[in-house]
Amino acid sequence: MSKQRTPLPLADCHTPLTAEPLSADQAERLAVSFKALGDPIRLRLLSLIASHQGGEACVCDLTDAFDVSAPTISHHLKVLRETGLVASERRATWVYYRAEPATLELLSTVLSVPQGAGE
Amino acid sequence: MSKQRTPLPLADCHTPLTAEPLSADQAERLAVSFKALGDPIRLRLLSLIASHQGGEACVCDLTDAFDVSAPTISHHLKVLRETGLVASERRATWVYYRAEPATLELLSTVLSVPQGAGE
DNA sequence: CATCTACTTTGACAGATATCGAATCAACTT
DNA sequence: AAGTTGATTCGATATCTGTCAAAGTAGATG
Repeated sequence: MSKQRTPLPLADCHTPLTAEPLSADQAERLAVSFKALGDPIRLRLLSLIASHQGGEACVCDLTDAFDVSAPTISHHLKVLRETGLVASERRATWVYYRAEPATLELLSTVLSVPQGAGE
Repeated sequence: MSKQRTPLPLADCHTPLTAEPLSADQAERLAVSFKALGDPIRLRLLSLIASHQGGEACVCDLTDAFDVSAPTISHHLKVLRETGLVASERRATWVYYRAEPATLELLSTVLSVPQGAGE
């Protein structure tokens, strides 16, 4: 069976939240993504993965960078995976993670402020 | 006394998190901001405030838009205020909130993906 | 001053979340 | 097949967070 969870449909959230009020439904789905970013370890994990050479990082590289246990890292990676911020692939013994630029860009757009907003 | 809490120093977080690994300290402070965005009601509040005519909204306008009590709205507004996402000002009987574009832009930049990243 | 409206703070509580140790799974190596 | 290393899942627990009712504050107005 595939490992790919439905990473929640954010497809209809392309408008900056400053432009028009979010629907309750959009807010619900966006909040899941921002909540995933709302943990220091997950932010660092995402940053480490995204900035890693080759665009991907092995879990073994990530675990050593933190003072928490391996299960905790695994838990945080799962949260990032389920929100579509990263994707994982097993190659032989190791599991590699890479960032999903589309999701990051989408969230970045939602927070962006069009010039002349709020006038 | 002033109502202005120190809205946490994010000044040194101008680089996309895909560009280089976040420091533990940067991640800690950014996480507070993203956590503030990680609630559907707060996202909608922020969106309502930012997109409101004149760039500001009275609390009375906001409270009616949700199914939760006034204290709960007040709590969420406080979280947004303390992270520097909004600012408030009392004029006569009413308290007006407006979005802080600089904070939004900063967070947007952190999530943005420079072209050619991860190669 | 008393009172009304707008908003915030306090205190309490139920549900969510981060964390760990132990157990499990997956792939490689003798 | 047995053992080793890498990674995830499970179960338990301490802490955090969202929520409300009740009480408190701020300003306007009678």
